[in-house]
Amino acid sequence: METDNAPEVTPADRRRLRVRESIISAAERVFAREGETGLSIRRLADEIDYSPAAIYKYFGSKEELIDELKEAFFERLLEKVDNSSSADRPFLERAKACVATYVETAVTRPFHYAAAFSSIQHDLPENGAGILSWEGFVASQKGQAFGVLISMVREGQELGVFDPVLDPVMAAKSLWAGSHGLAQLLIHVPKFHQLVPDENPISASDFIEFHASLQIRSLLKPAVMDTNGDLPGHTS
Amino acid sequence: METDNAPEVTPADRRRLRVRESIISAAERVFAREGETGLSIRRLADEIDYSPAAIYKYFGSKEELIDELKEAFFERLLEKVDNSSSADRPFLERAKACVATYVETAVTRPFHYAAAFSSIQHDLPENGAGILSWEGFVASQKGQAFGVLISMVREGQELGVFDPVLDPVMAAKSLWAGSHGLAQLLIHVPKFHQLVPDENPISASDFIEFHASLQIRSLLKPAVMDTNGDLPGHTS
DNA sequence: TACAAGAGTGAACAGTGTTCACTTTCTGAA
DNA sequence: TTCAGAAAGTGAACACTGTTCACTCTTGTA
Repeated sequence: METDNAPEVTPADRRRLRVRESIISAAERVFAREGETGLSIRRLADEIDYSPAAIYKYFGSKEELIDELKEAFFERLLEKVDNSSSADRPFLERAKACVATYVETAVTRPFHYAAAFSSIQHDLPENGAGILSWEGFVASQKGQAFGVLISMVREGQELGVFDPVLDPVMAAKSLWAGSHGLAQLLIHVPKFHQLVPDENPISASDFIEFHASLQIRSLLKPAVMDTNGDLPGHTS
Repeated sequence: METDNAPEVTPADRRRLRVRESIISAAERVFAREGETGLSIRRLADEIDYSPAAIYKYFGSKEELIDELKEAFFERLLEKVDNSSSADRPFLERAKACVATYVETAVTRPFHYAAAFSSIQHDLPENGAGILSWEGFVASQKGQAFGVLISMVREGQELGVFDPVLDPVMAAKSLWAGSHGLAQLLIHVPKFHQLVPDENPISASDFIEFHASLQIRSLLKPAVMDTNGDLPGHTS
């Protein structure tokens, strides 16, 4: 190891990166269509004409590989939400778009989104080393997306549109829960958005809009409430 | 097979039922603590001193077994939600309790609740045989719990408390999404309820209360809004 | 050219859910 | 009471899974 500090990229590096890329792109293709169960190391190895063991020279484990897919997805999710929240439109529209975009993007890649919330670890005794610190959380993609929500709530309060009594962080968590829940149900309950006896069917995005409206509505300052009576979803 | 129509329970039946019960109770014990990954047929067989193959004389597959655990859990969930919604209290309190109870019960058995929403089946081409019919859904436990929500919304509208413009089914779905989302986040994101930089920590049930309040608030008739300004979660 | 680092491999290990031919046990009728 | 047949239970195997490891082969460098 020479003291050459310049991070020069050798051909070997390029080759390695290319193989690595081919692995995650094959993984992405399979995972997006069939999820974690459909993605086996051996199958992946077949698709890229390597031996199963080779993959372990690039990724420490299957989970590590999938984590990379999830991270890439959440990066896009964050980006989309961020964009929709900073567009040049009236505040309430932006706010609605913010949660609607979250849900719509999540539903785009059901396996990615579902997998990101599929592990359960009960918090260890006495919080130990603190599995998830606030600092670590806000730095993560999930955390950043959450941060967007918080500032949105704050902005609404400053504009006098949202109820100033509400704690912004708690309100944002509530919004997140609502959006997450809708995304999950759309993903896991077949035909959730048109789960209704006879009535005329409703498209997924229509329902997402409706839900987003209700969520924003829950934060409105009592006085402004009637300002925004333009909710979809009428009785009969 | 004699034409004896009385469904008499032979000792053999009792014995079979006893073994069956011992299987699901062992399964419940393991599953509640370690979830699907911790529950292997061989381990289960060990615990009840049978061979792995024996279990297949009682359950067609591991999935079938787990389905039974989930169903039992959702039965309890439905029961609790139903009770909380029919208590003798002011409507808004009952409504809040209804969604709060849902979340609290869900969090009680994280693995059961999570597993119930863990499978993804994209709706097959041309809706085929209709994976999930409305009739089938309302008959299920999930469906019944959902039914409770719908009638709650209807009642609120009849009482003139909830916005009559809202479609009850859609509003109920929105409530469900919100509750489901919070349950999922509490389950999957460690310390979600106290995910906040420095402030004084908040208990899970406090946050559930807060979220429930917001959800109900989103359905209120504009005019009644200020009636219910008693939300927890104050700014600083 | 020699040598070491890295890429790639086949075989194996320890698991998994599930099946199947097989033995044992039990039960209901002759 | 005997005896056929059904049910209960089993051990071994199959086809998978993620992962490891000793090994070969290629590659870049001194």
